Amino acid sequence: MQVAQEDYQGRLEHFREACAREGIRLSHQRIEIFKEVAGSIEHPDAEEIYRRVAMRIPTISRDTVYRNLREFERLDLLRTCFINRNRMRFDANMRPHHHFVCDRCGMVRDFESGELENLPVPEEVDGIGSVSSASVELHGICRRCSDGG
Amino acid sequence: MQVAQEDYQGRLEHFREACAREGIRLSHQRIEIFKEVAGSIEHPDAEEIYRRVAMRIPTISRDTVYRNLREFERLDLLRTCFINRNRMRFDANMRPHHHFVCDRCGMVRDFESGELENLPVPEEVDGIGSVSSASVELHGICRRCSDGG
DNA sequence: GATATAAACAAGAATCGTTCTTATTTAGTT
DNA sequence: AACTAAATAAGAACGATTCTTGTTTATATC
Repeated sequence: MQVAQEDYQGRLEHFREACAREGIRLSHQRIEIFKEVAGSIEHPDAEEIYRRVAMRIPTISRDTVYRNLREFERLDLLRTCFINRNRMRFDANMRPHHHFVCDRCGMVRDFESGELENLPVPEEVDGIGSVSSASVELHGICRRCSDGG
Repeated sequence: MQVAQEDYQGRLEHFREACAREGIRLSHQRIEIFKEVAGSIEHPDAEEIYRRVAMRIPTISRDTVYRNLREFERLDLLRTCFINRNRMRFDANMRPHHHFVCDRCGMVRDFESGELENLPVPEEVDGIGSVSSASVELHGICRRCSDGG
């Protein structure tokens, strides 16, 4: 657990509220899974969460972990990163560029921007590592989706 | 094919140079696969590339498509987008933030930045769609990896 | 142009992350 | 304490990707 205590407590409280509001039961498994994500700054994957929870609940199944993580995302209690739209995509545009991703249909488009070329990297990042490249990912709804309904 | 003719031709030339330099054979399949990626602005996935190439080479196998796409990436002829580190990752930090990704060990860290809060979105993007959120992904080498060797 | 051979290929099996199915257990209510 | 819909465990199923095997082919050499 490396998340600041106050943030961690806030997340747990938020979690309990959301479950109460939606009539979702506070099962032992569900609580432990949420605590594991809420207490980590490491963006763990499902397998890692499974392993950590299994130390406390040895009979837990992977499906329970996956099912709850999906549910937490639906409740806006966490986000999945790296829009793992489960398929790799390929781009032969090797000029520096950024991406627009349509949240409805998954369409991706490149765009270039001089202004976004040299992003101001905060000092905080120096403590994390040395940066070699930066890219911006815009999310929204593409023309076709918003026109078509 | 929606890529500007000059870009397309440049990519093909670059491809031939790279293959010659590395002693990689110009098989019919390899050429058609590269043309398919080089001519598209749609960041197609492997299945889409497979389907399009199969219209011209009906006996082509998926493996050939995957193998060549990997090879093209190694040769810096294309990039795979969405760092599909093949596992989903979860993050309970719901405040607006950005990500640092270590290219060596895959570590991910959040960081916040007032300066990056309102990124200047180029007008060009208006033609693509309406933006609802923006995030920055920094790539580099994390402290631990650069310290440890 | 024919021959040799390492590279590339097709086909399908294997793998791995994730989701689904089914029978069992349990949280929260009565 | 009993009830019931929700949640679970176990493992089968699925889908994207990679690996294995035996066959074909691009290129070098004659």
